[in-house]
Amino acid sequence: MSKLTIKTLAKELGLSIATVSKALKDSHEISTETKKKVLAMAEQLNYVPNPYASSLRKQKSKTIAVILPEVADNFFSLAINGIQAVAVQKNYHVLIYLSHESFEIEKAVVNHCYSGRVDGVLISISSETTNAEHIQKLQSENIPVVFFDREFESLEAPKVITNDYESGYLSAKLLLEKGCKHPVFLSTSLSLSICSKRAAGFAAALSDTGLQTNNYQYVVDCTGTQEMIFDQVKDLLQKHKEIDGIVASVERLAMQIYMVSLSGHINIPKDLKVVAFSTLETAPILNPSLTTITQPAFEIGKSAAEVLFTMIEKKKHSIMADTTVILPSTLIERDSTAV
Amino acid sequence: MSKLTIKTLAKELGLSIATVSKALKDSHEISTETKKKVLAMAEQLNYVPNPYASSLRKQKSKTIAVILPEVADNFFSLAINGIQAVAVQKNYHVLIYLSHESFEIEKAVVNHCYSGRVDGVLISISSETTNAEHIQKLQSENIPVVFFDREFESLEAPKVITNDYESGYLSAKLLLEKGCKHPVFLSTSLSLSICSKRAAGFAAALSDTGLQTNNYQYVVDCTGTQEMIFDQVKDLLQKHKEIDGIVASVERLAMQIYMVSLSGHINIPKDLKVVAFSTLETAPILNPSLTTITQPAFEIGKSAAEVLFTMIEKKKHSIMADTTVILPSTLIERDSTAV
DNA sequence: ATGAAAGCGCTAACAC
DNA sequence: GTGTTAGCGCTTTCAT
Repeated sequence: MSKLTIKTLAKELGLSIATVSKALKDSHEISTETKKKVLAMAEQLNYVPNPYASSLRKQKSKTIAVILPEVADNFFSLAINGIQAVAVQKNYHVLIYLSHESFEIEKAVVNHCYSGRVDGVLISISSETTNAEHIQKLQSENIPVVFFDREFESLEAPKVITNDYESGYLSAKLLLEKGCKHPVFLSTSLSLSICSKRAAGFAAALSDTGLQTNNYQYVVDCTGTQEMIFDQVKDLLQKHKEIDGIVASVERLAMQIYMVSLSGHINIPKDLKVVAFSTLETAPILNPSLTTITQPAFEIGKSAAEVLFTMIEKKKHSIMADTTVILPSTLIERDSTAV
Repeated sequence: MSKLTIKTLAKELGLSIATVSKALKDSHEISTETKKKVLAMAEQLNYVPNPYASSLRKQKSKTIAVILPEVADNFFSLAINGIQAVAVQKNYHVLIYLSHESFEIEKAVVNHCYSGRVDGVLISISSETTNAEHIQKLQSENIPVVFFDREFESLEAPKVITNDYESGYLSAKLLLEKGCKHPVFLSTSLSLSICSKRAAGFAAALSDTGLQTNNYQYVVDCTGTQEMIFDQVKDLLQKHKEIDGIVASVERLAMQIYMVSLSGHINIPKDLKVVAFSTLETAPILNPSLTTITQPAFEIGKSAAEVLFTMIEKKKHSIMADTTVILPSTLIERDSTAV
């Protein structure tokens, strides 16, 4: 079966390729009659135009890139869902790239986005990313970039995020209300906007409440593989028996807190109250059910994609640069913070 | 900043575009000296070749498509991880398409894979898919296709799956051993190979054990949104108080069984023992911890991608058609089946 | 209303 | 070892 191009189609129909091309795009300069014939034949032979020939000619790819740290994470997979929903509607294709929290990989991946491979980029930065030159370069090549969730604060670009500071504040407030005397914020990388803002909110609540916070380390960083996180959490809780409340800044950390509690006979919520930033579906059926600050993950993805497409369509990227969409998270109290 | 093509590069270097092109691919017919100069300049200007021009010319896209029902599911996101791992290594790009369990969407998506958009397709079919003409057409256009997890049984194509029948058998066996007198298999769509095979294994275990199975419906189909599944499960358990054990054929179902048990004061494992086909990370910290049959999701994705790439590289698709890789699942006993 | 032809950026024969 | 050129499949001006 020789490949089916517009040329074969044209020959089959006894028309020129130009006419066929125009007919396929429903151009007004083609007679209704001809259009009908062309469409019918295209349908019959299941003609699908070569996307790359078209991309090359039109200098647009009908493709966007989504760069994220990880896909095996509820938040990110829900966000992908939201992104896909709008991409499909816009007739766009979605390339997925994973940075695995590595700055080097992220840079390499961003490099794939040049030269017309994609018309725009959605990115949630890695926890190692502390400068944004690679992303700026993308912008300077006129490739629109939108951050979602994990933004790079000092870079001018549209951002779709959640109310991290307020949520951090709320999480501490809740622990204090429930009687915690020594709550701790478990960060995953303070260079990450989401972590530093959540931590800042957390800190503000402590000081607002007049909690003694000198010589008391209430923000602890925790990174690495699941096993490494487990060890760090275990260590922390063993060395600091005074800790009676903990906020997990990301989902992965919550899991390990529970694992440590299981292994170390630490009772949640009696000995330790737990709040987690998380979109875990299983939060209500955990042992005990987990109090979460749930981000609107699908909506964040969807909204970020929408902003990206308006940039792609308007071709006026600068005009959107100060767009910041904030979609609030929801605190859902469950048993892990019960008194 | 005007766009950077091989032409500009060549002019900048005072060389022909052919020489530059060859130098970039490290062709042996170019002097080391020239190569060095070209590479240096390319590096300096951050030249990235236009992928679509290259694709058009070489008739290969360096891109694969992954078509799956859903991304917000542990199994699939882990599988994507595995796929990505090998794609990156092969310098390939990954397009993700979601069928949302819809046959119509799946067909539409498959249609995007023609005309050179991708060099190969990895697919896990939707629960509605009961014929594979769309996929056969792909094969007849010489686009290699590999199934992972959810295969289409009667289609000749490489498949990477888990030992569904044996696992189904094991799950029933376990429930019976734990004293269940009336275990039930909760399917999500018997047209899905994974469900029908798991159900068949389940049934075989019942009959091997000599359990009375006439006028006893031990396989129940359960589909729709989370809410619909919840209602169906609730209904089932209310109408059939005799059910004392249940196997969830997919992760989504397990969640709802737990939700029903919570809402209806059904005690797991006392009143009802539960086994789930699932890669849920949170299985050990559920209330009660969940006995799972855990599929090697990452490895399935990885292996499927590997098979696909050997097909892409060998260009001998037919030779692989009878490849079936079976990666066994692991039964992990936890409290949801405790006596 | 239809067609001829140029050219998007690249690769690969084929000269030289 | 380097350069010239045709052409991948498509879109789009410009003729007719």
